[in-house]
Amino acid sequence: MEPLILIVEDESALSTLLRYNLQAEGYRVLDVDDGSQALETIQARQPDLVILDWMLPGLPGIEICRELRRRAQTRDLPVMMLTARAEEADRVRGLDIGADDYLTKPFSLAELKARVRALLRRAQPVAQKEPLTFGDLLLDLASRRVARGGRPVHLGPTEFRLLHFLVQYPGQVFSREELLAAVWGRDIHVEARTVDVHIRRLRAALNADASPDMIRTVRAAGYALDLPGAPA
Amino acid sequence: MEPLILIVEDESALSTLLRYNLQAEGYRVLDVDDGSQALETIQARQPDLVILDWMLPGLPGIEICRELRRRAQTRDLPVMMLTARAEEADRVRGLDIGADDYLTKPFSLAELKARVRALLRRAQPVAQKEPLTFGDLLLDLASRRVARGGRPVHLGPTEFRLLHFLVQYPGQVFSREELLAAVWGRDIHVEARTVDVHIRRLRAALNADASPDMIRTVRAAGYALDLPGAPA
DNA sequence: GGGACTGCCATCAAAGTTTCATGGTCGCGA
DNA sequence: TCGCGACCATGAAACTTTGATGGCAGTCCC
Repeated sequence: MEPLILIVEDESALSTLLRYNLQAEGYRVLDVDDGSQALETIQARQPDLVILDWMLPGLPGIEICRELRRRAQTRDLPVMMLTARAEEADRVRGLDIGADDYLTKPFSLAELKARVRALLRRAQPVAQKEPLTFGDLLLDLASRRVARGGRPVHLGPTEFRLLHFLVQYPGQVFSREELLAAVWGRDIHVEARTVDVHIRRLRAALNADASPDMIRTVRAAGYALDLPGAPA
Repeated sequence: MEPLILIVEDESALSTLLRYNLQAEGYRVLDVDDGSQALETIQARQPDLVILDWMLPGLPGIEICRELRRRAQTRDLPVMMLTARAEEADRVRGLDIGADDYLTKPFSLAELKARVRALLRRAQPVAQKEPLTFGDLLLDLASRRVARGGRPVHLGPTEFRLLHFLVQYPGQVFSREELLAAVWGRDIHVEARTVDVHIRRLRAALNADASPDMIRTVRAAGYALDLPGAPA
């Protein structure tokens, strides 16, 4: 599902321009031109990002932002403020109220789009095209390939998902149950001990060339992926 | 603990200005003036935010940013790019590489500070479970690690739970029965004397490097965890 | 049908836990 | 101040729990 962006802007020319450009980027777009509608719309539609004009009929943008930050459901909703007010004090105020970014009109559309991408990227760590690295480990989601210290490593699908999950939370210990839920799926009936077996296979594959073991067993607790060199 | 900010900037005048201003805001600040040092420093010190100049001797800022995004450990580290290049294409590129914000020189210090606050605010929830500290003791629930004075300490599961419990109520004395109930479980039948043995092992592990004993024996009452240096 | 992969089990080894016997220490009253 | 009893520390031994390993059967797919 493409991210949904809400534009809160009363100048219809600008609103249209934004809508058009953002839709061209593949986003779903909603717009409202009145501050007091904004909060309702946000509650009803739960957008992934809000672009908020400072000056609005109804409720001023800054008040909307403040309100969004007050509500638990929207505390983490990325907000980009848009304004004609170039004064520094306003920008500072906008950012401190809880806006995540602040653009002054006139702005470049390309920059706005890039900033939108940056905000969405941070808000929802989505599919990453770039290969991940962790220590001397390289994990390429796109081609589903893994290498350690330059040498390719062959993993079965389950081991790959297991490693992928662990790489996302370096050093953290997960119980077998947590791993089953995260890697196998929440409602799959698999013996907890089976995790051991896959950990063993993963270890065997990763340490094929006698590299130090990256997987730490924590007795009575679970497993963690560590940087080689970390204390046992 | 105040957030740690790393400044990667080769113009020493600007670097000093930033350092001074950020420290005045209460942040801890590190700086390096060379791109190739930046990655090492980040790995070693794990800052909460990086301010990165685009043009650097050594490695260009944009390459550092790209590298940070590839490593699992720094994927979520907020990055603010700083540059003299006002061209739109550069901003877009910087943001798309993974920078979270982008400021063009000259910029207002107040705005920079506001943007730093905005980035740190958003990154906060990422740092989920803070490790507990008590004196020179460090107890990290997530990675299930314990260290004393920087040296790792190995504990068995029971000692870990015991220490975890004691750390939560510093200085308080608990009877063996209370400890059994809290650490072992309310309906476990274990000799009260067994607590002694675990206390002994915990002491041995914590004082391995001849550190002062943190566990106080209270005759006829039980045990307590004290700050070393507290009166017996 | 062969190869790759998965899940399960039995077994062994290692790590950790509990208990016990013994000796040391402390506080207190004679 | 001495002696006593209560209390705690310690080492070792028996026992339990937990993880690693190798093997194997069932599936899926080419």
